[in-house]
Amino acid sequence: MFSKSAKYALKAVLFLAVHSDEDHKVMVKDIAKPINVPQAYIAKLLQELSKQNIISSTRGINGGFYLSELNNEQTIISILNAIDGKNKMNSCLLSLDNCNDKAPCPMHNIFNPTRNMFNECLKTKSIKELALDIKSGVSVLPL
Amino acid sequence: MFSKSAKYALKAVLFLAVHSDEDHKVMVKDIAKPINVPQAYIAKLLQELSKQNIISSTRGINGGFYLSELNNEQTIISILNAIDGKNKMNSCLLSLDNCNDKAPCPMHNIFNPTRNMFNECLKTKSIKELALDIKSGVSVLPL
DNA sequence: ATAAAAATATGATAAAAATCATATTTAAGA
DNA sequence: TCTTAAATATGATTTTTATCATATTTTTAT
Repeated sequence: MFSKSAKYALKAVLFLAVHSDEDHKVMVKDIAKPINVPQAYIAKLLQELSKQNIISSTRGINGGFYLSELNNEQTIISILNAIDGKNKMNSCLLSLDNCNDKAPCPMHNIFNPTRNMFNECLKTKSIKELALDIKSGVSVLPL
Repeated sequence: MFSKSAKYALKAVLFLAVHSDEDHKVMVKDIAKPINVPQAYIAKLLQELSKQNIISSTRGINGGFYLSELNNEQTIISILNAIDGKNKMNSCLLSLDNCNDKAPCPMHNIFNPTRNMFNECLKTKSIKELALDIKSGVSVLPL
C-alpha cells in the first residue's frame, strides 16, 4: 500500500501532532522509540519532511522537531507525497500508461470508485483532525 | 499498491484468460511481448502461478500456458496472494500489529470502509468476469 | 529411439528500498 | 568564546525486489 518509509513518516508526524508544539520540541530519539522505528532511519525521514516544510525543526540545544500551527493544517497526502513521490496513489493499478476513464484497464472500473473515495480523504483530512481523534480516544496511536 | 510482480502476474493471467484455453496454449514469449514484460521474468512468475494451480501448463512441443475452466473461476485475490504473499491488502495502513476495529489506528476509520469494499471486489470478481469485460469492450487490456 | 521445443529449476546479477554510521553545522548556555 | 547538544548532510552497508542467464526435464513428432 504505502512504502515503509511513508508509514514511518506518517507515524512520526502524528506523534508530533500529539506531543509537540512550538514550545515543546521533541528530539529524534524521543520520537524513534515510541513509534518503534530505527532512529537513524526516522531521522533521515524527518529531515526530508523538515526540508519540505511539512514539519518544523530547530537545531542546537533545546532543539528538536515539532509541528507549527501551519504544519498541523497539512493534509495526509502531503506527507505521503513528500516521501513516496507524487501521485503514487493515482497511477493505474496495472501500470498501463494509457489507462483512463475512456479506455479503462480491467481493474480500473472495479477500483476507481473506492480509490477516489480514499484519495479524497487523504486530500482533505488534516493532521490536526487525526490528532484530535487520537486525543479524544476515537483512535489510538500506540505504543 | 501492488508489487510490480503482482501487476505483471495479473496482466499475464488476464492475457491468458482472453487468448487461451485447453486447446490454445500460449508460450511465454507470446505472452511477454504483448503485455510488455521481460520474458525471463514473466516466465518465473508463470511457473510460480502454475505450481500453485492458478494457471495451467504443459511442457514440450505444442506446450504452453493456458487457463482451464477451473482456472477461469479463480478470483483476483488468489493471484495477488500467490505472488505478493497472503493478505498484503489486509494489514494495518501503519503496520501496527494491534490495530483493529476496537482499537483503530488513526488511519483505520478513514480507510477501512473503502478498503473493505475493494477487498470484497478482489475476493469475488473472477478472472472470467474480467476477461468478459475485455472481450465486450467494457475495458481494455493493451498494448 | 531420438531430436526438438516447450516448461521447470536454479542461481547469478542489478536496481531499489531500507538501514546504519559518521562528519558537519547551528543554537544555546556557561 | 567555548563547549555541548541538537539537527543536517552525506554516504556506506544490507536487504529486498526485479531482472537476466542457463542447465534440466518433459512432451511430441519424426
